[in-house]
Amino acid sequence: MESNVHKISCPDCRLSDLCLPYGLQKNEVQQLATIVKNKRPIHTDEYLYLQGDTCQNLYAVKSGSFRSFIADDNGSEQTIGFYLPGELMGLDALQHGRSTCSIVALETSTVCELPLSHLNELCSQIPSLQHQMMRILGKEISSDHDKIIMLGHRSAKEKMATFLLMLSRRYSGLGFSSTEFNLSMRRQDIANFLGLTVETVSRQFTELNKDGIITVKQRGIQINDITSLKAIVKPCMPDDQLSFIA
Amino acid sequence: MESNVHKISCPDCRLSDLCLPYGLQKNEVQQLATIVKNKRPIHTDEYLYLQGDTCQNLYAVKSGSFRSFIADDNGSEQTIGFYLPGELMGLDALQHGRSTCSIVALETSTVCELPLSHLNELCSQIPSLQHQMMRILGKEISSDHDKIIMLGHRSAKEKMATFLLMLSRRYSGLGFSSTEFNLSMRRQDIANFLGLTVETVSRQFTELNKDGIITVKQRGIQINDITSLKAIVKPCMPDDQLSFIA
DNA sequence: CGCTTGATTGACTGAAGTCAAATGTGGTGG
DNA sequence: CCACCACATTTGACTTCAGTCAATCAAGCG
Repeated sequence: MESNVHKISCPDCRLSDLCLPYGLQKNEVQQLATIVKNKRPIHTDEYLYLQGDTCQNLYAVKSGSFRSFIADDNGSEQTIGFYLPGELMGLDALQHGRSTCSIVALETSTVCELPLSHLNELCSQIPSLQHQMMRILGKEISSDHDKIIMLGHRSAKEKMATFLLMLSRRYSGLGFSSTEFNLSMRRQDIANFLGLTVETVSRQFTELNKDGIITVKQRGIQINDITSLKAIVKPCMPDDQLSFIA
Repeated sequence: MESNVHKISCPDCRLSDLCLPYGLQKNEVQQLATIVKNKRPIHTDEYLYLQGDTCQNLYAVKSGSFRSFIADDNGSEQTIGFYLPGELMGLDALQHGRSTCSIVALETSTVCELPLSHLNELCSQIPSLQHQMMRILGKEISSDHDKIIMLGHRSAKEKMATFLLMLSRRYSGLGFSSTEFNLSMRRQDIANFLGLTVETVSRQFTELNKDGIITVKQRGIQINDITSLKAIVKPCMPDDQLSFIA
């Protein structure tokens, strides 16, 4: 069953309410489904696309997770975000049709491919689809703003707490536990994303663990005291701004 | 003449190639112009809109400059970006029709107001306008990514150099000098934007001045050695990624 | 099993933050 | 016109949080 997840089409997809079809009529979803291409699974450390590639598609995460990052001349990277099921990748290429970042699978994952040309046509015909596209783009932008806030003026501890709360919220939105989940990314990825070093991330995990706020076992995270976690962030960020990490 | 800048309509606007009308046919620009409302000038420290306001418009900067920022519970702020003529404000509100940040004028400025409802209609009718909207949204997203990179792993000196090069490039794009310009923002705004303190910004200005790379006189900046400035950034960012600060 | 890669821990360093004071600038009103 | 004030900016002295370097520990895998 799970192994055939990449063959499921929009009208039957359990993610449809989190994804492009949100707010569309049944027949409109079917129209959308006709332009969606299901792709073969992408395995851990495989790339969806590379920085600089021409990219005439959007990709929706169907299962698994991805990391997007931008590399510079020297090969040093900055992780821009993590993508969970239902989220759209490739929005950065809307500007010139060339991707500005690379996207790599953190685990075996599946995606839906949406050719931009067809999608644009369909947007002209279906106002609510155009509306949903705008909503998604607006969400991407405000989620990027939240990342800017996080990177701007936060201590290592605040960044870590924020990061964990984001994941918690997003997993919960997907119907998973908000207090117990497995990280699909390495410590290095978290560090890079938060603008910290691996050592600092590790130390913060250890501290939060010692304080009993979370229990860390490898990639496994259990949040024992979500109130304390929020309190770490609280002084600097209202609850409803914890909506990011895309 | 300059005092009437807010009455000029799209077909006559010298910014049209940097703004929404880019790539449109003459008659299409005229159509666009019919939905644009010219607003009265906005003075220094006046707000265009406040975080949380319902916002059913986009705003294009016609003259002057703006600062956008997000405030949290405690009243502490994070500056998200600066807007110069030709740039679109209000994209963050596309998600829920509510602005996620506040926008304040850094000097006496004028804007064009574009009602989203009319704009969306027009996009359905004019494919190249829809295309241009997507380009602008893609640019906003990749510019936000550049900010994330800047905040993520850069030293104070690198951030300052990056900041100056951005401004230089953007002023140059507007037809102004790329080596001599006046900052419309205070040191505090720069510091907040870069995730630094005022003191650090001031010290960096002093150092760059001592080294002869720039000449600073209050808000007046003169870049004497753009190569050195680029060299400060270079080790971490390719030249073509210096396109941000929106 | 060893090997490789990832994660943790410890000791030390340094860049940027904090606190405090001085200096400069522009605006206001007597 | 000048004295005064509020605010922005600069400068200095000190502190601290996170980075660096290095060693150790743990886990997955052929």
